[in-house]
Amino acid sequence: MNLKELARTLGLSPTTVSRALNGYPEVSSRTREKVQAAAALHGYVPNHQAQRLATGQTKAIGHVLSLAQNDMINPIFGDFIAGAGEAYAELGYDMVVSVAREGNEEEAYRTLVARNRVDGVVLHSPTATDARIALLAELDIPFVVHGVAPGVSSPYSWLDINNFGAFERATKLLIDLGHERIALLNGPKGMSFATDRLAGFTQAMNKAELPIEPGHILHASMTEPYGFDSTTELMARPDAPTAFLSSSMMTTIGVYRALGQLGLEIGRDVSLVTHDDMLSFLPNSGDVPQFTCTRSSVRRAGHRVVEMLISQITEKTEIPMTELWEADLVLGRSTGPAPGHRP
Amino acid sequence: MNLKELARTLGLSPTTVSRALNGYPEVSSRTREKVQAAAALHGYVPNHQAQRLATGQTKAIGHVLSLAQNDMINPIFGDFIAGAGEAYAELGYDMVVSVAREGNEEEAYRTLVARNRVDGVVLHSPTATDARIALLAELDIPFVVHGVAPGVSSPYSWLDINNFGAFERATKLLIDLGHERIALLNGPKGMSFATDRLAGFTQAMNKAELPIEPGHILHASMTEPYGFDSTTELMARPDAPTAFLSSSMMTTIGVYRALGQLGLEIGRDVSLVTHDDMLSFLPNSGDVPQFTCTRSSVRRAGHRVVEMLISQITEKTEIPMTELWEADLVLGRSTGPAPGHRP
DNA sequence: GCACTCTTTCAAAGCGCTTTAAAGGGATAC
DNA sequence: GTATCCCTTTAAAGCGCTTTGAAAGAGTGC
Repeated sequence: MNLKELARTLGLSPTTVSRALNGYPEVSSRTREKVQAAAALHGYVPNHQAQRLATGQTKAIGHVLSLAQNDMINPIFGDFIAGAGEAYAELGYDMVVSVAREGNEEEAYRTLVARNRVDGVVLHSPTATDARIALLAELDIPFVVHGVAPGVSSPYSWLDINNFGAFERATKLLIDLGHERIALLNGPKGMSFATDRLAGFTQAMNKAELPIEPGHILHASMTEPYGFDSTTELMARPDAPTAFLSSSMMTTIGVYRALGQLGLEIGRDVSLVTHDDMLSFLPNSGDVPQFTCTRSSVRRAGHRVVEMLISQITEKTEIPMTELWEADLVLGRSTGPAPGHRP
Repeated sequence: MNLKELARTLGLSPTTVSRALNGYPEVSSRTREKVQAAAALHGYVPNHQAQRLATGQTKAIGHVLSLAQNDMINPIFGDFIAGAGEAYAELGYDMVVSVAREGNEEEAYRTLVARNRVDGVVLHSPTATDARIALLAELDIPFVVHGVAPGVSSPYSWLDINNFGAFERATKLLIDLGHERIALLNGPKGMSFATDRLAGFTQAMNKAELPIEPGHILHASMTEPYGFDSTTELMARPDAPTAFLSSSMMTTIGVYRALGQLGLEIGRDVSLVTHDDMLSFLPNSGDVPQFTCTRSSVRRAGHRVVEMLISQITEKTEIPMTELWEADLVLGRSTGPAPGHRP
């Protein structure tokens, strides 16, 4: 059943039927009701392609999942997408996901835009000077970045958590507990969130006039073995840290595993603060969570990023929107006074 | 630049230009080359919507990500999508992802199909008698299921790993090592993979004439705390198991954590075999992996499922395709003879 | 009853492409 | 020179919807 047939059935013109269904005002409410009833009765659903061609809007948003860093797929992707998907469902948009190999990303964005497949784009995991931002600006397509790229001077829309503040506070918490040798298991070098976290950490250490041991600062993709291996290694050093800051729950589990293997009790022998993206398959909840953490829901972020992007598209505003979310600092069972420290 | 303009520029008709670009034979090679050169020069890219409307094909495949089981997002989603995305990129298709809340799934599929949004659908995580299979058959749209639904009698296309065989072999391995009390930390009840794994486990136990302790068989979403909590609980029982079978790396990490906390050495005091989907952020690799496992790449599965689906669409074949992959059984460092057992 | 305004409906054009049916143009054969 | 055939190109009709501009109908005031 298409529009023409439905119109004929009703003895109306396609124009009127189209308007009735799309909520245009220049149609009487009696007619509108009749049309809606008939559409429901015959199970009429407008053809998506035709609508898109006629309106010139795709009602779709693109996400490019890039397999850049050694083929690792970011585990937050699933939860981010879930949040985004909810927003899409609410707002009547489609989500088009493409996968690009490293180096192919520009190509992926270009064709997405040139072929008119999407009305906007969500950008993930920016680096400090991410070239994709300039590209999207040049392509003149609305986009929102999940994360901020401090090295990009032109304005653009983004949503991020306050990585600097979160890690500064987390570090300060550990310092207040008497820890002086703190290891930072950071995300991959270049990622702007990792840069910010390191800066927050550094600031807190500097303020407390504590030296930073370069060997205590590591960068890598946030896998479980990364946490395990680097903890094992760090704890074998003569200047082993008494506390750890971990950039993700995934890595944290590895830290936990390593400390367990070494027979160390977490929260007593060694303290640990992790960032918790609230991934559904890695819960760290309860009144007193297992791990003390800086916490922010990546799923909520996905939802919000999409809302921002779509409001930009529908309102055709050129003014960039930015949101900086504070992460909660939640005390769990993985932090305690430094060994030998008298509070 | 659109087709008409390009045609005018070249002094040709839109028909010829269209044919030249789409590789139709009834165009001279001289003309074709000229057209291709001009298209490249002017950066002409056909409008996606128009192409789709004219051909009636969407060149898009739908994935419905369902948030059914207590809002948990399956961590394999990211890797599956990555594999699928590679195939889409190779074959020139788009991937449309929609998120459906529990109960809304039927609706999600119906509109996806009715609006002519996609040419086919990939179905994830079927239950034994999954109703979505009948729905998609009724909607008469090509689909491939990732996983098999043993309770559905009508034929359909699927790709699955041999969950039964994998867990039978894994159980047998443990039995051969002298283990008699084996716990199975299975996936959620109802999921067909979980049913198959239980059946494989049961068969191996029965063949060895070993009793199955009902309390040793657990079902839940495969989170890390699930592994941790159930292991802690099981190990406190008087009939504590000497070996564990775990359905996912995520849960396995929790088991590992619990055993570490109890001061038990894995591979000596307690053995553990896990299923390993080869998720990129949960590697279990190396010559001798950390964990003995049944292994199959979910990413490769994603790639293959898409190939199957698209070949079905393009070849218009009604004959269902099915593939049952054997999982590798890889010996790692988490298995050893049962305590007190003399081989 | 007429002129005028509003409201409601419609015919037709257009979105940018594909594809069918037909025409044009050489080349070959007689 | 004309007829025949094949190769190449084209005009025009869709695909199913939206939207513009115009017409028809329904009220109002005089």
